Amino acid sequence: MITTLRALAEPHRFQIVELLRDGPRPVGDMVHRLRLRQPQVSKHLRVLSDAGLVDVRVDAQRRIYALRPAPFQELEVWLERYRRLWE
Amino acid sequence: MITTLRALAEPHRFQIVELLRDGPRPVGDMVHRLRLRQPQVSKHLRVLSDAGLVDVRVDAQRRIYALRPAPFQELEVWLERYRRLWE
DNA sequence: CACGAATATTTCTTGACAAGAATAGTCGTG
DNA sequence: CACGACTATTCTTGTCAAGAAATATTCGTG
Repeated sequence: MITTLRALAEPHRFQIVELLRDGPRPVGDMVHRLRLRQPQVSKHLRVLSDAGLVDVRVDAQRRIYALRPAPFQELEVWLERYRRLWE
Repeated sequence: MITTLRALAEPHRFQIVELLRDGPRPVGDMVHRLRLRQPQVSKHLRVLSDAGLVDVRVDAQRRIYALRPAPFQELEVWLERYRRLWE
């Protein structure tokens, strides 16, 4: 849980995750959409990958990144216990 | 959203939030439950307060902290957009 | 009104981490 | 098989945040 939160708490990584919500994307696509430099995007993707938030699929020279559902499900399960705060 | 995530991503603060899920508590209670030093707990509570995650109620020399529902609701709204990942 | 309990704030040090720049690895194509 | 496109890694540097220790603040009570 902490791992997931830490990974999401960085603004650029958050943006990457938001992008990937619309479907898998290659690195270069995110680079020019987010106007970041390629190495930073790769590094952030590494963090996201280590945290289990994304998966990679190799397609020739390109790497296609995609969100993994599991951590988001876990987040939701965790959040459910806080529902009683407003219900 | 980032503010909320950043606040939650620190392990001790996460523990504090988990404690407060069961209801409001004074600082001293958390200090000895979490086996932390009082100043750190106060500082973490400050961060949580600045992030809008908790509210304080003054009771004589004691300060009673409680979770605010809003940020958790926002988290849930945000998370809902990711449901399609596994449905 | 001095004292003690409860909590907050300040200062300092240290470690983690993100950005930048340079470089290295990988793969398809001519 | 050399080249270019695409991506990853390394190294360095600056910044920020967490912990420790000391101190300040607030409030009820004798």
